[in-house]
Amino acid sequence: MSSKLKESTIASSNLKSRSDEGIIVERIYKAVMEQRLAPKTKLSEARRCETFGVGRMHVRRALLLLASQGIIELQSNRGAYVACPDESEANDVFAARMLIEPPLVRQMAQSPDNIDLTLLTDHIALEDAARKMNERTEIIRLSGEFHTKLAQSTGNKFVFRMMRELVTRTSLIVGLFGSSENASCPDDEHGNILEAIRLRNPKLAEKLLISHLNHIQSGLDMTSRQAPQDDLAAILGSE
Amino acid sequence: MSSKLKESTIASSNLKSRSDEGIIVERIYKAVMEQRLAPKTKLSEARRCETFGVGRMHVRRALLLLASQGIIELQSNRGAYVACPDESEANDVFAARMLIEPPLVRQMAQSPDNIDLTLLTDHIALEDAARKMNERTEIIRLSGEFHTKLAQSTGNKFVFRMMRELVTRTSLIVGLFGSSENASCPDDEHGNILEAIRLRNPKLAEKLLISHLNHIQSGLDMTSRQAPQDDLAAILGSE
DNA sequence: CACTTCACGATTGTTAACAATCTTTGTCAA
DNA sequence: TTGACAAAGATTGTTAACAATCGTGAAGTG
Repeated sequence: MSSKLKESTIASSNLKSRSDEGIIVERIYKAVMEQRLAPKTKLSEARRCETFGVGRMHVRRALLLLASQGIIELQSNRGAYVACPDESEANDVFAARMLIEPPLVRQMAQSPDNIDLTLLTDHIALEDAARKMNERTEIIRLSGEFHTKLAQSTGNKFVFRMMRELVTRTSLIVGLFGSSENASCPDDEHGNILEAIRLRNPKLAEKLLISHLNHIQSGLDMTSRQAPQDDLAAILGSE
Repeated sequence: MSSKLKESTIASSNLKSRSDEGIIVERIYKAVMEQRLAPKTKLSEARRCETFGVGRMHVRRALLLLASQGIIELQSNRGAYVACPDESEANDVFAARMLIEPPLVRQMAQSPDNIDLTLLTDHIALEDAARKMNERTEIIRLSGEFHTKLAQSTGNKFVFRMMRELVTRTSLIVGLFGSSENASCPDDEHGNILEAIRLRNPKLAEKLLISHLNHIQSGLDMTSRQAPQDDLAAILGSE
């Protein structure tokens, strides 16, 4: 199998691929993934029109799409705010991931020939590089993206989409409840999981992944949540 | 646990609950679930404005939401069409369901106290009633909804949403490739699965569900696809 | 008769002005 | 000083007119 799923923007999955709103969605999505946009941050329409240089209609449609993905929340007559998961939602996210990811990697390890191992190998390389260069936002984003790419490498569009929503939500949660520099997945756990898959060891792959998820979750402190941040247009400017 | 997730429209998950577009999305979604709207059917904007008595803006936003859920497909400058999964997509859908549902019911059977068994019991009753009355569309919709409610009964919003997307897609697929009156899940397999959960028998529940999914999939004929149907506004009128 | 071209009608995409709502600020009185 | 109230400003929601694109069918040519 090992299909591609290359152009994997949230919007493009089913829409005309490079529409204006697609670009906006992608940029905001990325900003959330890199934790440059904190939960509760307000995203005003006018500001986005300037930032992206498009009409208000495109901005509104993009915000609607982001809301349907649970990345932002639309409050009637009050505007759009970056989603702010609570403890209960955090538990649900991890429960859902515990449900899906272990069977996923187990299955992957059973027949690694059907999956795109190159995609994962390359990704690990990127992660290592980012860690060496100490690029915080890159590390954070790539760290989440590994799990997304696990799903992507199977070539199954639906598994990919489910995984992506969960990982995005996880990123918000880690940003909210993470104890400062626990933000990224630790060290080379990703590499070990990939290795277990490559070695066709389903039990090991599953076990490594479960403890990896537990590791992330146990690094959260549900009591202390960060303060919401101001609406800086500059945040969305970079790249 | 056993939380509610009562208002579970596609749109309301994250949006103001009863907006105009929410109603439109819900109606079209339901029509697709009941296989009253065949794949490739065109959904013109003007027609929907009449049918639902709302402005074009609401219709367009609703169509965008439906497209983001993969229920319809937006073609640039050409309009919106009910999604038409191909064989490859059908395989992916069933693969995804095989990944998620078995662990789900296994887990449910391990701790049935945490799930809303009433929801499922009531649903089985509805299915039986619809079968007795021989109400085709009801049977079709309820038949799919059982699986959605399996997820819903866990109270996990994310599992619920994933499941719903997969079930909706399955409904389209069965409509396309189903051999006429195979459309509904057979007889009382649903009841048996629920019973296995109630009896705290994870292995049995999982086995029943797997064979149930296989049963559905094997009833498909990938060669013969139905012809697309005309755009009848009346279809969306009822309820 | 088959094929191309062109113009018309129909449908979708976009914009800008208007309406409704919320937020802020300033004023006044207790 | 604090609180309530009101008006102004800012932001979002809605509508309708306009622009762009596509599909269709008639006319014309080989």
